[in-house]
Amino acid sequence: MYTIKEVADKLDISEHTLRFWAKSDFFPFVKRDKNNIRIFTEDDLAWVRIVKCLRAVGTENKAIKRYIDLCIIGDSTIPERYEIIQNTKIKALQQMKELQNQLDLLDYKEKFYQNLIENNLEDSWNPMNNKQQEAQAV
Amino acid sequence: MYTIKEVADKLDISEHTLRFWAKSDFFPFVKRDKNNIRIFTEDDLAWVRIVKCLRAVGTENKAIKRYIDLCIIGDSTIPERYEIIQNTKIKALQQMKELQNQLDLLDYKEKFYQNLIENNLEDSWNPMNNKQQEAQAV
DNA sequence: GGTTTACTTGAGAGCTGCTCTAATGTTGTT
DNA sequence: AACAACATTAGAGCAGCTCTCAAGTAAACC
Repeated sequence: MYTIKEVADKLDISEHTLRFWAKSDFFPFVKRDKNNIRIFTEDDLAWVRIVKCLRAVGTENKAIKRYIDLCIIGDSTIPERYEIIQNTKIKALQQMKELQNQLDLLDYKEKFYQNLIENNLEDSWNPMNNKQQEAQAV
Repeated sequence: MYTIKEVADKLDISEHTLRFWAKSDFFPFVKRDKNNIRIFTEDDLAWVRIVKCLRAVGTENKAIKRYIDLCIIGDSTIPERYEIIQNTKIKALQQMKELQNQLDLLDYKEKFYQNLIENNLEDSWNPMNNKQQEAQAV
């Protein structure tokens, strides 16, 4: 049993965001205690993890709400939910690839600056240096 | 030499975003033709790629502007730029890990639904099914 | 028992980073 | 001349937080 702050700490999501998600009806099963305070169970945590996951791969909040509504409807929507998860996975894999590309560029840049520093060179690529610009193989 | 539309197509960034970035002074070296139309050179493309890269790993636009300003200042800022790239790389690697975690969860979910479908089971985890809920090992 | 401290709540303002629309302009084609 | 196809800017609109505030509860201390 967790308060919203404990969930925030445990899952590394800001309290603000959790409240925003709560207001967006992302946690329809979370109960309140007699003082109206949200009490998250372990099952609720799993639910929050899914929401975080969908969000993390760029799923729009409207689409997340749709997924949640499908869960509420029940077993008849399992095929559609399965499809959503599959498509989300595909999206995540594409993001992985894209992130790797960016990492490669950062690697290149890192070595570029390393070389400049070690050899006390100037940044001939920078257009501000009024020199012949060398094409940068990215 | 590319128009903004050609850059948009080539680098898979929307024209709108490119204009927004341009208005944010992210492309200080892009020249205009006699009709005030932006003409991107190959060097400008490399520049846009760096901006896209920084943006893709979540760098705030203010911090991107800072990096650009450092480039404009010149060689004296190379150490600071090197540091920025290094930190950005670290951030990107963390995101890689996080994305892998989300992928693992999606994998788990995919198999979970697969099993439900293949065996015609109900979704006993869903709190809407008023059953004993099985803990979900995530 | 009253006050302080530490939490919670919701409403709503503010911020970032796009995203889109509208008005205007140039160029080239029919 | 009219139209299509592109470019420009200003500025409105939107998603998704992010933060502030006022108000409420509850345990802990004087």
